[in-house]
Amino acid sequence: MAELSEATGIPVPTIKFYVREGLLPPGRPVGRRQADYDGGHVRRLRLVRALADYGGLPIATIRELVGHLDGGDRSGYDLLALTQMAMTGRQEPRGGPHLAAAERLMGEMMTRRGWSGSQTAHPAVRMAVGVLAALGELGRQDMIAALDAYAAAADRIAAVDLGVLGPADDRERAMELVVVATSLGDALVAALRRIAQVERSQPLRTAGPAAC
Amino acid sequence: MAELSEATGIPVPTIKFYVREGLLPPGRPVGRRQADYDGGHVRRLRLVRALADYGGLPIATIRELVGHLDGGDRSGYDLLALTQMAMTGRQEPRGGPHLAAAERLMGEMMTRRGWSGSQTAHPAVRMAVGVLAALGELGRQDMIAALDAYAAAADRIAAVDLGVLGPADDRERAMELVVVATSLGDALVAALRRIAQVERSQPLRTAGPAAC
DNA sequence: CGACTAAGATAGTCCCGCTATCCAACAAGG
DNA sequence: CCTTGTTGGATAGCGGGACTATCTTAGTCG
Repeated sequence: MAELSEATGIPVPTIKFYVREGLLPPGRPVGRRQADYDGGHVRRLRLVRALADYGGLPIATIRELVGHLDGGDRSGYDLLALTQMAMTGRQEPRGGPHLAAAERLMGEMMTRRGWSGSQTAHPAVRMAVGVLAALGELGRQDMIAALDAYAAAADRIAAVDLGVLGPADDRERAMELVVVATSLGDALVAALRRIAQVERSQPLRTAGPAAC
Repeated sequence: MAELSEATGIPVPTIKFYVREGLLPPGRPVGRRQADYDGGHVRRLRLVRALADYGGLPIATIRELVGHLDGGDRSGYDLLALTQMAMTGRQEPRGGPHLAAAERLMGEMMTRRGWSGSQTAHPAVRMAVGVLAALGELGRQDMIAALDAYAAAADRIAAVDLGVLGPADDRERAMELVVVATSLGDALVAALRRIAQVERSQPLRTAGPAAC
């Protein structure tokens, strides 16, 4: 375990904690005072840290995700949907007049894009509706009006995602890829978006040096 | 304050807490046992909740953001940069061989896109580099290879953002718009991305009903 | 005049993500 | 053989974040 700690830079007590929490399988016990950890453990540990640090996921969610990695349950199941279910925060929007309007706008947009509104109960749809409702409450019609443009851009990202996900190898790797792509992808897209915003707004401004 | 609570659906103790934390200015005291809250307070409260619920921002960050809203400091300053500085989590990537490679990849991509690499210390750049380094550690070359495609998609989103941000009215509204667009925009884009992923992967799969 | 409520301040609660302490089992050195 | 040290496992504690409950004081209204 000391080697594992050194290889990943994660303190031993934290590794113990992760094992307790089911994020990391225990090593094969060799004798009774030593256990054996292999490259898989190193890899898993890095995955957990990446999801925690850059995906910002809570321990419980990571446990659920890696649980799908370990347990070969539902082998033929839709990996993507499973991952999304675990990852998308359940933020039930509070009711109100804006909620109904948001539902309608969302439905119309999906129809326009030819998206099957079949899964209106999908957490991601609920999340989008919640954001739209919040925007409505804040009186930001300008942003709501850009919904279709955002959807088009999101579709473009999804195209890239699917390109990466396309050649799926074995189950464990495929599952991991989906998890990584979804979680770190969010962080990456958000970061790139910020950079692009700055670049695009550069000519419009006085280009004063941004003091951090 | 009871009215304020009823109008927003937020319990009175929580409103008191927000006032203490500086997220909400206190009402103008009328006499000594009553204070007066106006539409601005309702609006601010909704903004705070939206940032907390959908932006997932911690109280401290929200305080900083609304502090920029209230205080008319640095009026001519770059609102966007200020908001980004507050919002982008400082996740300093740990060193290693992959970090150097990530820095290089990021720099090359920015050059290819014609992005001024001038602000390599920008938190968003640091974040992107960190994600790339983590991907490298995980051996996900496939995702790293898609960096340019992701950057192109992010640029598209930024184009939409700037379109929304374009006609900036008064300072308070403009600042609020930037905050809302950045924070809720992340959530909206992430949600739409998930939906688009499902739609795009639909033909490739058995279309089994996704049980939540 | 007295019951009631509002605002402010203080302290407590709950959860999450670690971190520190303790313990028994060995293994190596003297 | 006995000591010393290290390892893995278990239990308990800590610090921060976001609320929440209680207490105090000061009015208002019937």
